[in-house]
Amino acid sequence: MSEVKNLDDYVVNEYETGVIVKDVKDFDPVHIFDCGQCFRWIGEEDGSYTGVAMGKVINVKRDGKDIVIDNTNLKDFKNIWFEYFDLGRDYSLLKKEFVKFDENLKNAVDFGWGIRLLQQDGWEMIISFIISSNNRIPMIQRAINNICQRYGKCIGEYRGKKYYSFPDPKELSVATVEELRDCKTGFRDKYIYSTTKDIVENNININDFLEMDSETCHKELMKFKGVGAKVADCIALFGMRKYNSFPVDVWVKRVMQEFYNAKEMSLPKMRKYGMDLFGDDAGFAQQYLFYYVRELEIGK
DNA sequence: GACCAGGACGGCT
DNA sequence: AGCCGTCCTGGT
Repeated sequence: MSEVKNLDDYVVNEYETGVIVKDVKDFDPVHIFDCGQCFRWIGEEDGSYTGVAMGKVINVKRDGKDIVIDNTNLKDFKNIWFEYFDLGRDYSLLKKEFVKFDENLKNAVDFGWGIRLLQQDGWEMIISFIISSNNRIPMIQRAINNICQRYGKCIGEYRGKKYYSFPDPKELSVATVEELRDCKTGFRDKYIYSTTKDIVENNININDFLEMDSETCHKELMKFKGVGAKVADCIALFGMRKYNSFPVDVWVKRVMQEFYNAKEMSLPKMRKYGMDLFGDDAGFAQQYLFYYVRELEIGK
């Protein structure tokens, strides 16, 4: 069994409006879209999820062992969605290691067995996670929606609803602080304004962050207004492929206190402790643990 | 109306 | 370097 999966390892059948990917392991839309890594995926009545990513609107559901992606085609699956859904990674192997690691991680993996880390757009993660600071998920989703409707492009209709792309830095740079406040971003309005301006005026290339090592990336991200240690870790993990990142939010703090003997530890120490404990795969461990304790409200 | 949830910042030591 | 008051919004 190989460690990395290739495009040809999957059987993909195209139908009129989408594709069916046969026999996909370790993939559950509920776990993926509800584990805190993304904000633009909405659950539909039929249990499927519709969302906007990479400037396209698609609908995703699990049908037994298969994954059905609607409103797309084989070409986009190969060029975009294979990577976006991290289908090149063997999560079974990863999970096997975690199950052996300890009882906590085993329970977390058993619970969130279908989690995958989406390979999302770095710029979108920067703005999204600035908005996430000291904020709750429904509010974050609403603010991002407002921003997309006002500054993004209409990319079409799906099931009778219009969808908008996430604005690029240039598109968002026309927004004033007051307009951003109107989008319900709260006190983060000035951070979004400043960071967008910073990126546009200094010609910062977001792709450069992908090339950096993890520590440099984290340090550079923290130079943006509104980006502290936790937000930088989320951007690095979800948007910059820095898989040893260990974002410590209130829930992860509770896990570390409850399960990992870190009762009196400060947040910076906890971050380093998590990275040392879980090593190169700290980001994956963080996701399983986060989803597990948040859903079960452990340590609250 | 008081209180709570949720991180970054800036001023203080 | 570390601690703490403040920031906005919506829900209880």
